[in-house]
Amino acid sequence: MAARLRDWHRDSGRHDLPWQRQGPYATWVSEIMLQQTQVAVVIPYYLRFMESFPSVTALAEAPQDQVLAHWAGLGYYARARNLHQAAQQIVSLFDGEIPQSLDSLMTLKGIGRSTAGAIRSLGWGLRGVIQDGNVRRVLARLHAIAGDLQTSSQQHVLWELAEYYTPALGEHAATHTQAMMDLGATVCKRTHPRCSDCPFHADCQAHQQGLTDYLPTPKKVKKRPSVEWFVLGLRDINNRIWCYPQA
DNA sequence: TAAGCGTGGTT
DNA sequence: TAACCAAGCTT
Repeated sequence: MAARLRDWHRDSGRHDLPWQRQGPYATWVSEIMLQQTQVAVVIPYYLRFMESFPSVTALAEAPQDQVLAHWAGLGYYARARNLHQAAQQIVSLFDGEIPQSLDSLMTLKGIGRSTAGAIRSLGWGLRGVIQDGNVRRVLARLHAIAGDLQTSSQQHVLWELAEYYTPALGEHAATHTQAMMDLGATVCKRTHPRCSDCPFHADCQAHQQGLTDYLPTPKKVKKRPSVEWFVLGLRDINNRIWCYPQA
């Protein structure tokens, strides 16, 4: 599976985003900005930020209001405060070098399991596992998993699947991580997925069962006065059946 | 465990 | 056009 994904990525992946192949600092800054924020929105903010704060040290030494000024309009401003604090953590506790271990990365403000995995793989070229919206959607469809993907039981399974599909070789780390996100962003899209272009369409449970339009299931079902409920027999990881409203 | 965080894009 | 969502994390 991983080898097929790499072949797809070589020909059809995104290779020209400004934070790619620029080292762990660029990966870190971009990953924080990209949390719950779309790529096209981030790009101009990212370019201005890196121009003003080109290194961990430069960021750590900058006054906080200057850092926040670069974030104005991006939203989730705690990300900027945490990013600034984490840069100071790196200077004081890690000799100014972004750490490589998952545990060390996760001690830094604003870095959780997924961002730590992204920094390991995309930034350092080490094996790292991520779990963003793209990966969740790809895995939920591949294994036909219905229900709220954020609950702990579903998260547990999704992380195990993400671990399973991630190759052991660090040599392929960055490519695999980028490829999973690119597949979700450009092929396995929430609406109108391009299944015929997907390297996994023959293995995908959702595609095989004609469920791509119903997976992943929406967080909340839109409230409408009268809904004809149509049971599709979608099941979550606990084998609970989920229904979907038909218009 | 669930709520809160922000703005902008898409359906 | 209101709902839903976007490279999640913290408390």
